[in-house]
Amino acid sequence: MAKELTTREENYSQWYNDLVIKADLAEQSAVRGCMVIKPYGYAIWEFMHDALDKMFKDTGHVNAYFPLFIPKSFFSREADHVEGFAKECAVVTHHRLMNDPNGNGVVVDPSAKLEEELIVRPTSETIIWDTYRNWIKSYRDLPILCNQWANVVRWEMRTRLFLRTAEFLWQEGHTAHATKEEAEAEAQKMLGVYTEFAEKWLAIPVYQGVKSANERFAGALNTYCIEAMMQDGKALQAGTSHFLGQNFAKAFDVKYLNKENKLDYVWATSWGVSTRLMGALIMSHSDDDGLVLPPHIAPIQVVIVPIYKSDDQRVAVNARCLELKSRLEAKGLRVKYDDRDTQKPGFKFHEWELKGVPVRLAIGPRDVEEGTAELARRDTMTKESLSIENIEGNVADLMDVIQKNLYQKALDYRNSHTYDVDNWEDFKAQIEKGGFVHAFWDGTTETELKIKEETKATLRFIPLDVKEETGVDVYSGKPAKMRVYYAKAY
RNA sequence: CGGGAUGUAGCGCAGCCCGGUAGCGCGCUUCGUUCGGGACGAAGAGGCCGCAAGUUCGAAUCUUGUCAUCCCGACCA
Repeated sequence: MAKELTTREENYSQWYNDLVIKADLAEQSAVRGCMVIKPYGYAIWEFMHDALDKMFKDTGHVNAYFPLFIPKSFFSREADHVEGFAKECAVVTHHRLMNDPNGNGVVVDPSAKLEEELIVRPTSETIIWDTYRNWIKSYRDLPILCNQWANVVRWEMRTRLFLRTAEFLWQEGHTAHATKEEAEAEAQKMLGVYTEFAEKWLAIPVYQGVKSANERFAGALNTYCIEAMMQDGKALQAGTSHFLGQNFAKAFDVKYLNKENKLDYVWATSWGVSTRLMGALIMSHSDDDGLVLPPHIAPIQVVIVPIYKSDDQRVAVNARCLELKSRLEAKGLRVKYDDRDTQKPGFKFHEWELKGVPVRLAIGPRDVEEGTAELARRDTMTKESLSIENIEGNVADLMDVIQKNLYQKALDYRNSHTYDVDNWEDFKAQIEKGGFVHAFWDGTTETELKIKEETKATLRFIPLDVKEETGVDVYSGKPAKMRVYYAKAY
């Protein structure tokens, strides 16, 4: 039988699509630009959700929920914000259908036109700040540290499973603070949370940075980001945290009385990560045999495949498999016992490899006799026979080994695809080959845009811990004070 | 929204140039043999060829329109 996947060399886009669909994570929906997240894919998202939710709560945040529909007028309050989102909004104009008088099915009832159109949220800053106005009167009401788990809609021209769908799932944190310093600290703290999550849970190494003015979130004074490198040499923005200053407080008139009994505008942040992280996860670790999942986030960490010919063998192998399953589960491992009688072992091996299960145990009559099991690692694709004595302890330890190995592999890849470049020729050549290019920037939007125009590369970020250096801009030749990171991006 | 391509069985495709009423591989069903890396044989089920109009005795095939999808741009988490 032919290989399931297109190879990465043939066409990375197609490979990625194949991977998402064949590994049973998601599929294209009948609705333009949307996707159906299938149970296996959703299980991964649930692990992400739960881990992040706990981290948010540990940092003092609470969950709330705000409406899906936002009155159109809310968008005109913050000029930059509407500028940033106007082109990609879904708009509700009517509230009723009727039978077509000409008998052509159902049509929109023209008499049910809304007085004011409703926008399906592309993000919730506006409706949340309209609500916060009523919640905040005094410095005693601050800070407000709310998060929302929700779906949002952005009517993108071109979509791609997980990375850019018309509708996507995310969390958006929206906080309100009495001081600028506190808000700035909050935005940076949440960037730290995202960094830890990406690196510890998803095993994706990320750079922390600040966006240039040009790439900043619509309405923000500062946008912090984490950026990852995919296996095709393109960068992916994996999460953002915005310092919004007093822009939204001013737009929605959110003032509080401070300790000096003076009215002041509230300081704000917002931060979010989305199902795009699924895309990052898939593209960071997977290979031509399919998905590779880090153990911390894998819905199934160990799959047990029984091997037998006769009925006697089946009974004996089954008993051993069930025993191992419960021992592994007692160690807190997520185990799947694939006892389907309808597929052969070889088929199952390939199927679970395609789905990225970190460890497979195969148990046959020989193993039952000798007290062994065949253990196969997804990350290295190696197999070994080992004793079932304390196998649960060994497998549990192996989870950490695999988690670290995947992180290290991704880190090595990222580092070996990050280049210091000092002249324009090298810059162009390197960008063409992919990876991050670390080069001097004169600090102007003009240069940034010219570079984008000529190479398609965008200024991904200014490193959070950027050090002052003296040099000349790689493009303009003007004096520059720091190096920044450029890349082609998703 | 610009440029390119494609819509034929659940999936992947051939057939179209040169019109004659649809085929291959995988998958699916049944039976038998198999089972330590994607099994094999036999017999089956499944499609108004994206949609609409036109040309024709006759259209998957030719013409026009339309819709959808994918890829490359522009836009974006």
